[in-house]
Amino acid sequence: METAKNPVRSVETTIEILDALKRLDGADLSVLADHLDLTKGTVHNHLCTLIEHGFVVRNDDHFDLGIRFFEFGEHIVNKKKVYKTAVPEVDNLSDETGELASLLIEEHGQGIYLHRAEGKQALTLDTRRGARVHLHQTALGKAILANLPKERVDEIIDYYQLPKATENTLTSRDQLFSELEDIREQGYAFDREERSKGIRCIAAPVITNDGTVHGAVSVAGPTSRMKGDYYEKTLPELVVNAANVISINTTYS
Amino acid sequence: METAKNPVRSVETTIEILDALKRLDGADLSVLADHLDLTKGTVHNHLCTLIEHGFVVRNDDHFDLGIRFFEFGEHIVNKKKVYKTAVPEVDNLSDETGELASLLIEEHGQGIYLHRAEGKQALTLDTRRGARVHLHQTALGKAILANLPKERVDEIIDYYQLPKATENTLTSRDQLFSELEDIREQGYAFDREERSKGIRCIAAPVITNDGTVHGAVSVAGPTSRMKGDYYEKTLPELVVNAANVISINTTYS
DNA sequence: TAATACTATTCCCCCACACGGAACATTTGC
DNA sequence: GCAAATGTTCCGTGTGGGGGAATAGTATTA
Repeated sequence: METAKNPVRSVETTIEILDALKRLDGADLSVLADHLDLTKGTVHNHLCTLIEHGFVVRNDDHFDLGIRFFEFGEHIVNKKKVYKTAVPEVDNLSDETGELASLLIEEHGQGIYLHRAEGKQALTLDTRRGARVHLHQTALGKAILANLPKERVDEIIDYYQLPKATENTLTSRDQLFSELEDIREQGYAFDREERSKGIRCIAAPVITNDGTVHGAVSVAGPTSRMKGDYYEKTLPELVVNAANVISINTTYS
Repeated sequence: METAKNPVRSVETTIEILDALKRLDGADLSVLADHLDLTKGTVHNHLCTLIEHGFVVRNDDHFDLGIRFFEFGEHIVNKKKVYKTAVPEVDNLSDETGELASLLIEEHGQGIYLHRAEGKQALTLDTRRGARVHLHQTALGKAILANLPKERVDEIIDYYQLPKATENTLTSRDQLFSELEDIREQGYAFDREERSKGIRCIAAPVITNDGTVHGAVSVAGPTSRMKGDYYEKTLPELVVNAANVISINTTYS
């Protein structure tokens, strides 16, 4: 979270180039150069270096991110114990409910979706594998935050603030902390259209013996179906159950 | 394939650090430093820079690759037309055969697995999403090579040679080119234990209207089940069929 | 508890090298 | 065939990357 004292500038420019390639879905040299206020020469040198290591590819004069990122990404996710143990349970959740079930983990104070399974009647959301979210905007994120040390949560809020996504988003620190308190006690979290209008969600954290929060799993659906006892009782039980199974399997793996 | 004329050295050292983190599954500062013959100070600066951008994480004094790679990787693979169109067909293939079905693409002269689906009786291979292979060692790779320009194939062989994996691996250029000729004519490729002893495979390329090779799909299984007419006739038909469907859907998407 | 041996972190100075600029190829469009 | 793009290469310069050492912090020992 803190900033580097002696950052390596050329690494930062390389990262800027990579970010731009992602944002622009690939680009030509000159486009990149004036997009980033760098010389064509400079950008060219960086691109060639990156190409040599597979982090960038070129087709004719179009440069794009290389599959090396995919290689690294898969490597990382496969090393995560919670990933392996959660996938089958998340798949189960989506089968049982017919809705969208997801696995989220925290890193750098943000949430990243590691897996999703679409049930028969599932919504299509913008929550693909690899998508980022603000933790306070989702049930998944709140389930995680509720089990992090308070000073960590403060640090995260200091860094990202509490940006608003819908009129229901929790935007005050007090509000959030009081809800996290409840979540910690009851063991699961709700999202009542706090990130997307019309979408409700319920999530439970994956916590191993030693108290580490490894992530959270959830079921999400349209408000029309997410209501009454089904939403308040049945679903929480299902989700908490799945989270517990994952927690145990993660502990002993 | 060619080398950068003016490589950016600090980017190269950053990449070396990242590679080391992958190879070592994370490491401490000092371990990294003497593993790479760099000063602790230098490594520290790089790590901090990378951390600030999410490409590295630290838990206490242990540094590891960050989930940012996963974010980038998913972004890239989701942009690939062939990925979206192939996934359901590959899943079908594994359902129909009960074996392991896969999707491979080529980049930088190597093959990368983008997707795999395990049927009921499927083998567990080291061919996960994101794994790399030499093209000449697999049916998938050969199906791709057979449809690349000859000079490209030569370039790839010049760069990687033809390393041997089993006694069946094609290790001479002439052998390979003559087989590629056959593959191009018949439209599918065999792998008779050329990469792993006891494992046979059959693959067909995904080629769009304009002649671009987007990748290849395959079915793999133990030699005991992959034989006779089933292996020589039935399976090729299934695989070619799937590849054709993917080709068409990729063309018009 | 104190001393020791590790860590990570910071600082500083010097030389390498990253960068900008310009010249050079190469392709595209009019 | 000229003009206006592009990507590529080169070179000189001044800046910032890297080595080394000093510092701070943390574990491990007696």
